[in-house]
Amino acid sequence: MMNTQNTDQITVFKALADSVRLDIIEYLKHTDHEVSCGEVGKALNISKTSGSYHFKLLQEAGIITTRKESREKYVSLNSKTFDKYVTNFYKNI
Amino acid sequence: MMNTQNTDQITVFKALADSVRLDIIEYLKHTDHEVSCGEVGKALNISKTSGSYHFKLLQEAGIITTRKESREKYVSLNSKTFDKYVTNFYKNI
DNA sequence: TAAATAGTTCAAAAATATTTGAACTATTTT
DNA sequence: AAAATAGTTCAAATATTTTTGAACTATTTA
Repeated sequence: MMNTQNTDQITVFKALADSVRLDIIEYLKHTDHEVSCGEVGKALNISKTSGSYHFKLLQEAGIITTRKESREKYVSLNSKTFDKYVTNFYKNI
Repeated sequence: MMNTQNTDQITVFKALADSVRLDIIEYLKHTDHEVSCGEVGKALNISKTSGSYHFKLLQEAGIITTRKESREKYVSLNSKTFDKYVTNFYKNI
């Protein structure tokens, strides 16, 4: 019932077609430690609610993977989806 | 002044994030002959005006290349942009 | 146990994207 | 030369996406 990794093409492209989400992806790409939604939101100046919305879309597209630990939700990029849909991920994005 | 091939990442992803445009791309991919805007529009049941709008976005994203011959505008996929941004084009799209 | 923190959900508001129809240009056909 | 065809442009209407704030759950800290 849970759709952790929807890799439907249009869902992926829609998820990539927004500057806030590309910023989030960029942030996740350039970080070395495990990152929470809150950290990203603060760093990029995105409100909690808006962040929640964007992380949800990214997750539904299979672009990020999430892990809930107590209060916090940790997010990381799902390279599988990039490998499947996006060329030169580490070069372009 | 004319920007025939804008290959800006978000422009490309936005252009790919619409089902009408993905249908157009699909149509162009599966065709062997040179194709006009009108042919695509008729085949996919897109109005002239709407087609004009979508072809423009695809062109601005560098996804298609166009050639005007007398009354008609011929369009074809620009594989360079796919090579640069999209993985497994001929597999996924 | 109260207050603070992290995140979600909902509905309304705001912003963006798409479709429509009418009017237009340019070319070709009759 | 008139009518038909291919496509564009514009502004208005419609649809979709994103943002906002308030209320909420769950967990942790004081």
